[in-house]
Amino acid sequence: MLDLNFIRKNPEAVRTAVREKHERVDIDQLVKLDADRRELIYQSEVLRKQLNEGSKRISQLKKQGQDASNLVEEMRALSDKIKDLEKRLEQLTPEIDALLLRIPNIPAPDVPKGEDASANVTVRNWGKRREFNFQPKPHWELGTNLDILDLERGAKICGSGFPLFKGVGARLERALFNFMLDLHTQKHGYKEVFPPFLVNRASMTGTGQLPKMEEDMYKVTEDDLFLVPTAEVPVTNLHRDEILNYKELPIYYTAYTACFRREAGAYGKDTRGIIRVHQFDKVELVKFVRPETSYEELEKLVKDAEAVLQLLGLEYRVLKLCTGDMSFASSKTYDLEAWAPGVDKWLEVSSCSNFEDFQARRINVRFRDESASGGKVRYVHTLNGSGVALPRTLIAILENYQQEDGSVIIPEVLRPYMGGLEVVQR
RNA sequence: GGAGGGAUGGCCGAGCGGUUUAAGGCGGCAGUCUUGAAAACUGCUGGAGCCUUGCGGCUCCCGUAGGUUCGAAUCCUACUCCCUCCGCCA
Repeated sequence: MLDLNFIRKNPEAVRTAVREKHERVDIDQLVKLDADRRELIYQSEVLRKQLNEGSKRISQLKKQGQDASNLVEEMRALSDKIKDLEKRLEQLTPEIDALLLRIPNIPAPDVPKGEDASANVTVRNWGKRREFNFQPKPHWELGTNLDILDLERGAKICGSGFPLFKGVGARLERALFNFMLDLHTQKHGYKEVFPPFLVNRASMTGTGQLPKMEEDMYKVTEDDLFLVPTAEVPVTNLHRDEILNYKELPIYYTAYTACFRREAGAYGKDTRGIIRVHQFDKVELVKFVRPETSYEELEKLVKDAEAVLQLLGLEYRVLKLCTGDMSFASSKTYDLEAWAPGVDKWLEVSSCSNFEDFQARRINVRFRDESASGGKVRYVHTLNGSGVALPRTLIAILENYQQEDGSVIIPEVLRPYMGGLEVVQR
């Protein structure tokens, strides 16, 4: 959510951001409603002051044993008038809030302009492309042949897009997120949390998934709860409505959760294998930081995510997303894409964003600044990034480490988590 | 699921119709003292909004939403969450 004061003063910048991010919000209408609202507030405050003064006088008169009935009558009329004004305010405020919640964050100045993914900019590449002296197989073939991935039975149990990992495959999945959590907690200074996998509407709205993306969320209608699409939601909401001490900042959290996405707008896309699924595992990184440091913290966050891919020995590239490809709440985003030779594609395995104070304003997370006497209260900046998303990382491992006979070598860093196993074979 | 208790500022905690302009403590900030720090002492210190060049002024906020009243943290109703006990249960 943007600052209404900022919108009032910079409507053109807001209109630009709305257009660049392919959103549609009537800014003129918002500015008009806001002006109406402030006029109503002013009127009701003037009257309320009179009411307060009148009430005080009644109190004094009664203490002196004098008759106050005329004044009581007068105040009753005034009170009714105020209630009328406030009723109109009550109608106006939700309208303004609804518009505010639909305005996207403004892209940072150095974000490239562009309509879609084709305008993203490659920032750097890492790793060397493996040369195959045979035709590399896609992961679904490798996984099925090794009996570590069973898509048919996953679909039987639940539906397509719900993968079933078996045997070494299940253990590999577990090894991966344990490895990532250990790395981030032990080497990068993150505190591990294990949050609920269901969240309420306020949490979903706080991080910006609602109201825009409701069709993409799995929902438990009876309790108005949602399955988490990412650990970002429960973890960022951890400090909702809190004022943090500046000494606590920056706060780094990492969390494993399963993630659930309906992928409502993506039917027919990436239907084979487990590139795009409805349930997947992910280790997430979340930061609460001082505003001055947030872009520096974003660079560090990206490095922390990259470390995972480097240790796994996976070739990847880092993209800076253009205005049209960024998410609603983000002001700057880097994507990490791992190379998958079997499907012959770059796969997005991480998305790291600085939200500045956009989420902090929605979830009302502030900190007391030490500079001013008594401490001025300011919004924190929030960031998050995948560190990293599993099924696609698993794809990259299977496809990059495959051998001609269909077996797959296990990256060295994972072996301690695999009981020392070096090769997956039939 | 049943019975009871509770929710007040960054935290703890008093207040239960009208000097509440929300006591007091802790924490935070500044200062005195000190080689420095600690301790001690002194002062300042809730949040949101509106008006004002500034000084400052005003309004709202005591879990949430309604209601009663000239006036509500305080009384009434509903809801949410937390705690204790009972039942059920992985």
